[in-house]
Amino acid sequence: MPNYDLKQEVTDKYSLRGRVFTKIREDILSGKYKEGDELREIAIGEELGVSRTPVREAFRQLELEGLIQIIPNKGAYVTGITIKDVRDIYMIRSKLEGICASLACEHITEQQLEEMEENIYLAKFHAEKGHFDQMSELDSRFHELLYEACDSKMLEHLLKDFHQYVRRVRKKTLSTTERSLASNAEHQSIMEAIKANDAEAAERLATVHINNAYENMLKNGLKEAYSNE
Amino acid sequence: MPNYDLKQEVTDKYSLRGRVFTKIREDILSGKYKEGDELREIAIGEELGVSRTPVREAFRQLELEGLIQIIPNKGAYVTGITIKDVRDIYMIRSKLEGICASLACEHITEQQLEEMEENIYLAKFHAEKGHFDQMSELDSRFHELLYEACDSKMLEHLLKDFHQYVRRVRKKTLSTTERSLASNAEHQSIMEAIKANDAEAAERLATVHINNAYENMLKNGLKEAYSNE
DNA sequence: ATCGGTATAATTGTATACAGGGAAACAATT
DNA sequence: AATTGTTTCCCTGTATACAATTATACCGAT
Repeated sequence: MPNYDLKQEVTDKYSLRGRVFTKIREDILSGKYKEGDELREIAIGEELGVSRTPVREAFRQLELEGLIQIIPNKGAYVTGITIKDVRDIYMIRSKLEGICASLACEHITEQQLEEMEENIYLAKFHAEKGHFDQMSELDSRFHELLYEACDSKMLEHLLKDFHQYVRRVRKKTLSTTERSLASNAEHQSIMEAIKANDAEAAERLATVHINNAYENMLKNGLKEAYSNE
Repeated sequence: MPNYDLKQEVTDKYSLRGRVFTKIREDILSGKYKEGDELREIAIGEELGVSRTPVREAFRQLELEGLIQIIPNKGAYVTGITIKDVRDIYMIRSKLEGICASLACEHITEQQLEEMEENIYLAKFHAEKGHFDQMSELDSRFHELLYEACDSKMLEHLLKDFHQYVRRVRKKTLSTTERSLASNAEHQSIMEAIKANDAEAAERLATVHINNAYENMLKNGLKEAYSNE
């Protein structure tokens, strides 16, 4: 009795295997599968209504991402994202988003800049109203835009992954009006530096933005996001 | 955390799928498969003497690494590492190896430090003798040691991948006695900063080391490594 | 000759079959 | 009772079979 019958949506643009991968990934990142859990190909296949083949292919990818560990002839075990990993990710991100913002000065397109401005304008509205779900969405989109604007396949790929990894804790971070407004103001500074083609400032501001986000997270929600495990 | 690592790495080398993955990866990184090439599952399977299943699993991993692009129902196309990617990688590495060296100050073990010292001592000998193959090996090992010493799964994983990606061009970089000696001297400075637990210096020196390596590469071998494509 | 359409081939996507390894249960020995 | 050896079963690893999709070749109409 599959809980999720993904099979019926197979005609959509995304492949079955892609859905399986995404689903397991989310289940790990959301905490459904916890560190040390053993994932069985057949069990997960049945749960998702597919055979072992797409599950195995998804496992290989998850292994490469470091979210699970596959021991040959034995099984797949969840590694997950620990609190220490979150710290490392933010440390790495603060540097890389700096580079990214710096590169964006040269490579951002008119269209991307416009969407950024719109994003910030809209986010201010939602932040003031306390619409945290929308804020979270807009925040994600702002960073995605930044990653795309740097015009580096490598950086974009890395930063998008990291952004995914910390999704769960990130949402907690933006759950106060105060931090939402501050975060959005920081976005605006970064955007303005990019618009002014000031690479040095953009780098510095983006680095500080990530550090601030992490600081705020420490005060507010990091432990809690992991407490219910 | 259970200590599965060693066992997995060892067995993985001898597992079919692991070998297939490694082989295709090397064939892309070495330039055998060029950008835009289409990879057919059956053809590669026959070449390696295996069926499509392990090939497909390897493809999924290569896709996640960004080395190939899979268009659903159509085919797998080589993306490879371009000269621009090399630039981005060195830019990223310079920051991340800085963080890594900084963290290593706290987390390096006696044993790792000893191996580093031995590595540097031996490298000096081979550099002076112009044994560039051995130099290349020792250089790789030094950086691997550094990555392991930072005690961050995330950083180690990232840096090891990047190191792999630029293997082909890196070898060119060390092909002069002058640069080999300079590089080894930089290694020594980094090691000494770590030994002295001077995180700030370690970070700065490691960053500079990567920047120097890239500068040297620009003068000496980057274009050439790509010219025969 | 060129365009469009249909049939056919080739390739990918998924499911299943089969072989082998490892763990757990049980038996046997001490 | 503890330990070792054996059996059995389950799960993974790989190959193959089948389905779906895309590319190709051929044909007729214009």
